[in-house]
Amino acid sequence: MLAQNPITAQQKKLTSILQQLKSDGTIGVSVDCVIFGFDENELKVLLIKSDLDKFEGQWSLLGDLVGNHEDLNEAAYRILKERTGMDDVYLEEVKAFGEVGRHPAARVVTIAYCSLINIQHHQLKIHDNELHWHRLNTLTNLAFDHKKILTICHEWLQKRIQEHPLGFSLLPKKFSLRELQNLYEAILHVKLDRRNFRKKFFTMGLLEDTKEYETDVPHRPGKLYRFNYEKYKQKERKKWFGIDF
Amino acid sequence: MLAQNPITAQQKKLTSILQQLKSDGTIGVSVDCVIFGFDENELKVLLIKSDLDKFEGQWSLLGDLVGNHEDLNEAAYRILKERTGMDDVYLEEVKAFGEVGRHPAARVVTIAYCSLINIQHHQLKIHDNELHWHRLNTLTNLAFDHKKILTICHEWLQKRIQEHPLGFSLLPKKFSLRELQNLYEAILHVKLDRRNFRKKFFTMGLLEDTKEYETDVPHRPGKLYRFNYEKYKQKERKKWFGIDF
DNA sequence: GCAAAAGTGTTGGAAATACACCCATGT
DNA sequence: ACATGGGTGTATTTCCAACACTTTTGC
Repeated sequence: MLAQNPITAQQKKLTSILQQLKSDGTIGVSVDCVIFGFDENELKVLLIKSDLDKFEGQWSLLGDLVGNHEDLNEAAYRILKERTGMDDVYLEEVKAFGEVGRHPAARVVTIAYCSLINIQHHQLKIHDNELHWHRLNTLTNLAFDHKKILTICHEWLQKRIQEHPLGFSLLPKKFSLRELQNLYEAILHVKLDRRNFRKKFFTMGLLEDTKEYETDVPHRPGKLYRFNYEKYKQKERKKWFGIDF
Repeated sequence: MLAQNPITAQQKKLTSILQQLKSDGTIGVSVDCVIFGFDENELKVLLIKSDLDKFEGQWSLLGDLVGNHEDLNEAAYRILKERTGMDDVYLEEVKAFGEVGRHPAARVVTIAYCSLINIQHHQLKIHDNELHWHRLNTLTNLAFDHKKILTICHEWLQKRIQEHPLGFSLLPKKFSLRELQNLYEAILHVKLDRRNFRKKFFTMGLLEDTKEYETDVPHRPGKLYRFNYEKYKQKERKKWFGIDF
């Protein structure tokens, strides 16, 4: 047998803290990360085997209790770092979930975070733990209320990605327009017109031509682009007003 | 002297709970309500005199710790009910605030809610407490991080009101188009073209003509309309896709 | 030379904007 | 009669949606 896995040790500690909470009658605060990745033209989510008996065999989001001297954001970053080894990821708070019965062991309010990472860059760390990338469609029921959290984070992402340049976090630094379009189609679950899609991004003027091309593709290689964050930040925000519901 | 105010009693209890939390080293969970009203063509926010010595003389949002057997939403509704007497208000979660130092007495994570109420309907209850409606512009610094929470809720509202029919919660059931436009102008802080504004709302087809007119106005009275929630709910949602950032 | 995807423009319709005059009411 | 805001229509522009053929590369 291997030496005890650090994650397992951590889970034992967690259980004892939850018991403590329960007997105190106080409320625990946790953070759960919905970690999205994009691979094989599909949106994937990173899940871990649940360690609670009650949810044996089910998958759950990556989460942990928030430390006493730790901001919520810090806690979310810590979880990502511990589990994936990454610390330069996109991460944003989505919503709090606090129903009374949502955690079987104690009263726990959780803050859900959405994070986007590039799968290619992080194959390594993941093999260690009981972590796997799952397709969104073929998900059975998850532990806790994690299915609900996942659904809401996905909907949040669908809206968010149309108004902010998050998507690039899921792609390599240099990407083709085809990859970008596949990404949007996968997340929004729609088919988009190729010419209009290109026109849209070109007229935004935020894609930078790298002068490089795809390699190892069995067809004409596409140009590779890079997203220009600097230009985006300096871009004048207008478009105030568009009532519609 | 009057008999002790129930709110004051509650605050004392609160203080003792916070001390308990601090000595435990556990995290408290609270809810804060940003209650918006619309009066004299201005957006107002309902604040209470802070009861902490540290923030003496400053105003704060209406909030309370979440009970152990109480959902977050329930807690928010309870606070509104206790302070304003209302229970049919619009209420929606906006964001969690959990910085380590945000509460001087203990570690408290708060979930901010945005609520919209019609000022005319609730003059009564408010006189009892140390509650006042404040203009948004002329706000000095608030207690805790409440200024930040307020700003974020206002920005959230600006966006939200353009995509969902929340605004009507701030108006009487029957309202003129002028009132509606004033509301949007106040919240968004812009001037809108009257004819285009009307056209927009008429073509949405969700305003119902009540056949009634304004009274007591020193000019030609405007028609009164009612928002048709039924029709809104049945309305086909489309407009999927509009990338722009 | 063939398969597969890259790349590229135009057109018609819908929606947003800008804009000015007459009308109904209270004083 | 006059002051105040209510009510309405049109012309222009801008944005979005639909749509097909040629080019480049690997095999």
